[in-house]
Amino acid sequence: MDQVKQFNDYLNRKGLKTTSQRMIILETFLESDSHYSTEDLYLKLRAEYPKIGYATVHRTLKLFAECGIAAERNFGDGQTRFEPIDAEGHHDHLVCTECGLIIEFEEPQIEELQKTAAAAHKFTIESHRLELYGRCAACVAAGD
Amino acid sequence: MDQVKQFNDYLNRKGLKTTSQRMIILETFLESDSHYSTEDLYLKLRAEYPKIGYATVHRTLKLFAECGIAAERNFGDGQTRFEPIDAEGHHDHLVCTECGLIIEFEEPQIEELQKTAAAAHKFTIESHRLELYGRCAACVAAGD
DNA sequence: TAGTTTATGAAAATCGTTTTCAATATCTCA
DNA sequence: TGAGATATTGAAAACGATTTTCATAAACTA
Ligand SMILES: [Mn+2]
Ligand SMILES: [Mn+2]
Ligand SMILES: [Zn+2]
Ligand SMILES: [Zn+2]
Repeated sequence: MDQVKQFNDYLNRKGLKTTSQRMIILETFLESDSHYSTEDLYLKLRAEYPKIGYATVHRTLKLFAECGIAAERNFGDGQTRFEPIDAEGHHDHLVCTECGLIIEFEEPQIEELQKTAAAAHKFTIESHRLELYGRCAACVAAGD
Repeated sequence: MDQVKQFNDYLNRKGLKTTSQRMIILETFLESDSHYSTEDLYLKLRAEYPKIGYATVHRTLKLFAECGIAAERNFGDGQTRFEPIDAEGHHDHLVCTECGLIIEFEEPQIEELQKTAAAAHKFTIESHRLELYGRCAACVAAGD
């Protein structure tokens, strides 16, 4: 489903209101494919819309996550990041600890084995996180 | 290697000192197998050693992680947790989002596939985290 | 042991995040 | 439409986990 529609449906369902700030934040969020912290997106927005406050950006990102159009990520640097969830579906991450580069990957076999492992403990999976930390090719090539 | 020895070696190597607090904290940390936050361990220690300060507990847990006898974990509840690294080697976690139960598991096939995925992106893995979130058997049985 | 260095504990500072609150915008329906 | 009801906003304050500061205490060195 269209992400804008999904967000608006959610607002209606919850009795929340459509505001210009929410629409601007949504548009800016969707038109990029990076992993934004609240701070990141706030700074990007501020250039064009200096009136939008930090708290509004943060609250809106949480709304995106609640309604399922954004995924909340945490790569261990103490900042929560958000990324749009698109039609391409689930992916996991390679995180370069040197330059911060984030590479996305999919590995269906790992997903299957996770189900097996959970089943062995009679555990019902709702979500998972898998991140591989290390050094990207560029950082390795650049030496120590 | 013995964990106490490993810690003492680290202290020596770095020119740090062996203190009674460090030894008490180490002993208490090792004799349990749970996933401690600083707060958890501080409270447990306080019962027997009320003079030990929170900051010392926290600094000491960081030292354990630095010297390789503890692993730092984060299960998404905003608290960093520490667990002893024992001879049994690496494991990942199932985390019950309802009761907080943590189940440990090992899945060598997943570890292998991680290497494959990283190699496909010429990425050098240094560490990884894999957590499966959901509901444990007891919580599922207890119903919604 | 005296001298040097590091550790400690309490309190303050930090940092990302969340909440508060008075002012403003949106929505409802007469 | 437009008044009243309800939700939202932005700035600032509060929050909570973690980290730092600093004066005193302890450990190590020679
Ligand atoms: Mn991603
Ligand atoms: Mn564990
Ligand atoms: Zn890199
Ligand atoms: Zn449970």
